[in-house]
Amino acid sequence: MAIKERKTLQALRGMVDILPEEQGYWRYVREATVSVCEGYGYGQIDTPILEDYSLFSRGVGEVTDIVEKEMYTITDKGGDTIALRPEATAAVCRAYLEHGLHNKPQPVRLYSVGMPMFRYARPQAGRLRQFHQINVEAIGDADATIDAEVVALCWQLFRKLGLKGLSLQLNSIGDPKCRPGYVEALRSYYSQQEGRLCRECKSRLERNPLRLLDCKVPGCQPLIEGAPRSADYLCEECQAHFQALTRYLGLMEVPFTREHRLVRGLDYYTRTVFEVQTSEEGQQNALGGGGRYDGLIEELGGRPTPGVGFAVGMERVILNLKRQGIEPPASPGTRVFVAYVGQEAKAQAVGLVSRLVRSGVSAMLGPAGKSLKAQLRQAGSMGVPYVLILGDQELEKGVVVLRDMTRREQREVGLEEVIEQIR
RNA sequence: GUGAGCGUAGCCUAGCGGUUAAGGCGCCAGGUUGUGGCCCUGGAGAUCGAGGGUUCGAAUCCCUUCGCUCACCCCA
Repeated sequence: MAIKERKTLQALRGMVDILPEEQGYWRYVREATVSVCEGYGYGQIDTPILEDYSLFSRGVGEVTDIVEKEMYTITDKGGDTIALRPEATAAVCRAYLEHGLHNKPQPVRLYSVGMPMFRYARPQAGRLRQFHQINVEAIGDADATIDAEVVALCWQLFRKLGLKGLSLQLNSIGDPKCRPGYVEALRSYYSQQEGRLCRECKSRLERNPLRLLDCKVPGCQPLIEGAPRSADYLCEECQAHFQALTRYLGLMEVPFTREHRLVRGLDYYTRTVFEVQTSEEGQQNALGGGGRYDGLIEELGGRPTPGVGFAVGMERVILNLKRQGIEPPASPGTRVFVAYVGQEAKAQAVGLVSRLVRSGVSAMLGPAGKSLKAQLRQAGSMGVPYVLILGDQELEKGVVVLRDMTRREQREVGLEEVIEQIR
């Protein structure tokens, strides 16, 4: 296998650098997440980027697009098939099992922020091959109060971030007892209309009838309108669970709309599914989504254990923060720029910068071989508020010039007391 | 995987068959001897994504290829 030669090296398709100017948004989102999640009593977890391939094929579902065509799989040097994680839930459940977290008080509330995920798909607005998620999971409690808590937490996160114009869609897709009946109803309904289906829908009818409901082709919309609704096929337990959930959400003042067409792409969902969407143009309007996954832990080899959770796409959140003109708080920046003229001054400046930084004053050294003018120009363009100037004259007197860049004033300060003066 | 649009210096853009590819931002250096933001002057930086073809002549036309973007699929 020949290694492809590139004249200009660049990041892989769908993978981007996050430069310093962008980091404010990331920090803002991370801090909001930590604050909301910790506020709800969730503990942070990080899991490895690589996992055994079978964790995802078993957890996410063998026939999902994610596993079938979007996973980055690798054979390592020992011959094992491993994969870059395409999502977090399966990995968090693996950690729950591996560390015996069922011995802790249930449910175990976990969250993660900024874990990179990988999916091999064509990039577009709001979709990358390496992207980052916020992930929240509550494992070990089947009660609808936990569904409500997780949904409310998710909604609160978006409120905290300051995003407007979002909607919360909610639905129940039943459990292993009642869903087969519903899927069968859908299938027979659509089979009768087969001539009118778009090409995609024809294959969905074979592969995953639930997905028929979120086809975007205009011609298919009337069919969706008339399709059987999951609500009418839920068993008593699922019905009761959903009703309890909606009641709790009402009491928590979380505004949601029941969306009968909402299904989710991953196989492990049971009962509750939800999604937070923007009204913005563009098809990538889901900022986050999740639901209940009562069969997942058992699928991964554990005892039957219920769970609920959701994921939020950080890139999509930041995209919308920008669209809505929400700016993260500015970072303080460097406080002192140390300019110097001459060889001995250079040496002294090196020591001075080090002392400043060690005593908690952020500082940077001027560039070597530049005129004082150039150094000041640089300090000015970088917005550094104070410049210390060190040259032969100052060295002789044992002082340093402290220049206030905003006031355009300067004075001499003894070398020993600079740090105190500038703090 | 499918479809569409686009590829000119670090960034934005002009040029759309004819001599040394133009401008703005940014960067660098000067406007006297150690002092910034405005202004003025100068400079560096582009094999016009790459390869092939048409032509006396191509950044400008054609083909191929790579890359980017957007959309579909799917999803965060």
